[in-house]
Amino acid sequence: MFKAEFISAKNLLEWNIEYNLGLKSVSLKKNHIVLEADQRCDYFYFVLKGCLRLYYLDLEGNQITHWFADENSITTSPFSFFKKEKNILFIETLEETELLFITSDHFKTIIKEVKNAGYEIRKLYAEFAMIFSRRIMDIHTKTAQERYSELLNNHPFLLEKAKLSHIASFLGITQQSLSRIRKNL
Amino acid sequence: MFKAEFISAKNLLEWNIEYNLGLKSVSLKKNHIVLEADQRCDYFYFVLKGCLRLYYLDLEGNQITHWFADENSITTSPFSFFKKEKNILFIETLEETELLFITSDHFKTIIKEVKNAGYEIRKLYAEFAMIFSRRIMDIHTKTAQERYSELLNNHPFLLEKAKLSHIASFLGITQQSLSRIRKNL
DNA sequence: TTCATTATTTACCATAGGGTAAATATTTCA
DNA sequence: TGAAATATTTACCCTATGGTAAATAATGAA
Repeated sequence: MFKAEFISAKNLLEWNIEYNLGLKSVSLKKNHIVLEADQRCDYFYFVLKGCLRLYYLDLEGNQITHWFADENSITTSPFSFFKKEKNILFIETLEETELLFITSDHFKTIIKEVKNAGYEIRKLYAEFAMIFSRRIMDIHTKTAQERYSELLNNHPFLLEKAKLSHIASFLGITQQSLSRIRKNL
Repeated sequence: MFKAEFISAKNLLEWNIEYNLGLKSVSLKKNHIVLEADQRCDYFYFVLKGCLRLYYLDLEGNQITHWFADENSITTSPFSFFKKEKNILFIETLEETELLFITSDHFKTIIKEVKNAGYEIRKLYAEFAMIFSRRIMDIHTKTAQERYSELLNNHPFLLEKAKLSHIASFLGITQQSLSRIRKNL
């Protein structure tokens, strides 16, 4: 669910050398805030190691998890990266995490230099659309309990990294409801 | 909400002539099924006029509206168009509708011939991802009543075209709940 | 126009999940 | 290790929405 198919880390790192992209690999401690709301997001983040959580605040100030990005997946704050819109997403590390910071200039270089990269990147975006699309279908056809079970099956590691409240808000329920659901399983 | 920014119909029609794309414009009656589940979806559909509804069936056989595509918007069944996955989306016209059928070959030609088309198409896909992304946020932070009101504000025409049951399942509630919500407004 | 079909509303009770608050359990760190 | 901070569970009652079924309204075809 969290891994959109894309150019692998291996490829990215090779290209980085071959085309002199200057991609920076950065190591971050657990609970580091990579991006704050209201900052501009100039990067796609490629997770070489570790795990990111993307969240925003609702009107009452509660953190709502929007997305997890685990090893070998790529993510960004689309509203800020693609549009002039104000960024509302926070991005934080859930554990020690190693990231590549990819700018639009990097993308431009990749697209110019690497055969089929344009196609690969289109596929990546289409993949994102499908993942979110599928998630809406799941919300509309499955109970919170089913969604939680599937999440655990597909990402058993997640429980060790994310707090229950992170997962609950990702599923669209309160922490208390998730706790109740867990008791039933 | 339903219109992802893209190459306009005007541009598409010009390119159609200039690059001999052979895009077919087709006129369809109201309630025409453009695509059925289990068929392969080989097209992006560009709506020149009219309105499409995309829906799928849940386990009990209820139709769940996934998307509306109105004038000058473009849509497809992504799971079938991009992936080998079995298509689950039905597409039907909600009124007399005029469509362009765009194949991947058309896209290839457009990308090869038209400067920046690759970029435009990436932007289109990114836009889809953001629209769905935003919809998940709305589901997680707004009541059904708020979502209905906003839908009406942004698409006042929709009530005249779609049945209440279409709109209810799009919002993720039953027709009866929507009826109750309407009484409260 | 009239009848048949389809769409919408209403009513009733059932249930999943929310809100508040307090009780435990777990983690962190001095 | 032990105290403080944080995370999780539990309990209580409440509300939004679901499910079934019936009543009403609107549409469409003969």
